[in-house]
Amino acid sequence: MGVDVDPARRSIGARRNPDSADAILEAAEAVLVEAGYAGFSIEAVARRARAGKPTIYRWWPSKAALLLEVYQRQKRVDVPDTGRLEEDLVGFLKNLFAHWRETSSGSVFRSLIAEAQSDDAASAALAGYALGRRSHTGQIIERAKARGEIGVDIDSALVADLIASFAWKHLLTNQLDEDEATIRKTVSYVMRGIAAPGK
Amino acid sequence: MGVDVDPARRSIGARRNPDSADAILEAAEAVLVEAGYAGFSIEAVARRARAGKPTIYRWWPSKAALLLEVYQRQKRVDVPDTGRLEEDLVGFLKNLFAHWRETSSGSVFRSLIAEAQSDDAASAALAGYALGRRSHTGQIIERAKARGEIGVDIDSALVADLIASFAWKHLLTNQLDEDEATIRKTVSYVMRGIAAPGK
DNA sequence: GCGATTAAACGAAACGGCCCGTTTTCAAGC
DNA sequence: GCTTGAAAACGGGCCGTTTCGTTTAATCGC
Repeated sequence: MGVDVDPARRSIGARRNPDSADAILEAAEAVLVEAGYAGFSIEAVARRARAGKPTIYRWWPSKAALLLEVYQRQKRVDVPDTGRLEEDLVGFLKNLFAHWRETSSGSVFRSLIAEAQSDDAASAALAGYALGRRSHTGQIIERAKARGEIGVDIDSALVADLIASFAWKHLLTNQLDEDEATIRKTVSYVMRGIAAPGK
Repeated sequence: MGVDVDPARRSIGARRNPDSADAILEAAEAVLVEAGYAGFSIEAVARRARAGKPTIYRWWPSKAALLLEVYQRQKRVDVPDTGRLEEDLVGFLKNLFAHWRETSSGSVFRSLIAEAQSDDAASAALAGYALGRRSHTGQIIERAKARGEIGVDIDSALVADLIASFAWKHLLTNQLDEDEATIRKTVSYVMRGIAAPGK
């Protein structure tokens, strides 16, 4: 008569069926792409995964938790390493926009931002990923520092935040089809801020 | 005994009761602030406004339409005009963050961004408001051009887009409490891109 | 002018439907 | 036998719509 997992064991001895979990996560991703965040319901995911709702609720306590795990499964975008900061940044943004456009990552990330507006867990996760040197852009800038291309006094977090902001806004306003020239000009502006002597 | 409006005449002879419309718009704003976008339902707005749902549906065909009108009723943020570009930009961002923090505008704008992810009308509106010289930041930059502070070849739209992106991301990640130093440093970076000679 | 007429918007209530999150039941497998 | 999970049913909320009387306010005849 096993109905539910003992809540106390949920995080200890319980292990979920990998096949089933995979099917659910894949279904969640598919629903997100096809119906968008507005159509992302546990019911829809369960239907698509041919799973029962209790199965989903057993392993993911909230919509945000499921969304977060879908996000973490996403393939990462390629981070170029050309040896030149500007090329790395332009290349990264090009890759990122293409990645968001051509895979499900764009839908997933947009939904995560949306969910973060009302769910604390998603909000915290989003804040964590955006933190300075842990971000892809932050790493690119740190590398440039390491090889002496820019001064070590540059505030990587600030520059990374600016570039991430640019990417976010273009994702949220459906402007991922920016041509390379726009990306390049934008990066160039930010770069000049790095290269120019402080006022 | 007239019962309802003929749809064909809806846009001709129809008039809506200003008092009722006001009450609905105010209720919508209040619901948005108190329950957030997730709790923003037509039903909740009607309850709060002591209005019938049909009344709302009669005048606003969608949630997005209602949200847009609430947004348009918002007080505008003060745009400083000190005669110095950098001061204007820093002052504007400070005002904007405070405005978003301390009034309902932050909630309203966040909801508008969220709605734009699934509604074309909201999306188009958002894209329209963000367009270069029509934006507040665009105006500040154009003024600086007009008084010769910066070159006329500066791409106002690009710089305005960067600054708007920064503001958006900080709104969406609940980072509106940035101290003035962070804002000033960010503006300073962008400003250097303007002041420095092109590569 | 002014009261009667009539059109229109109004609040309230109820509808069928969908999805929520939860609980119960029951079949299958390690 | 014990765990797992699929299926079904639950109470509840909101959806968008329709149908009621009722109230407000322009229009028109006198």
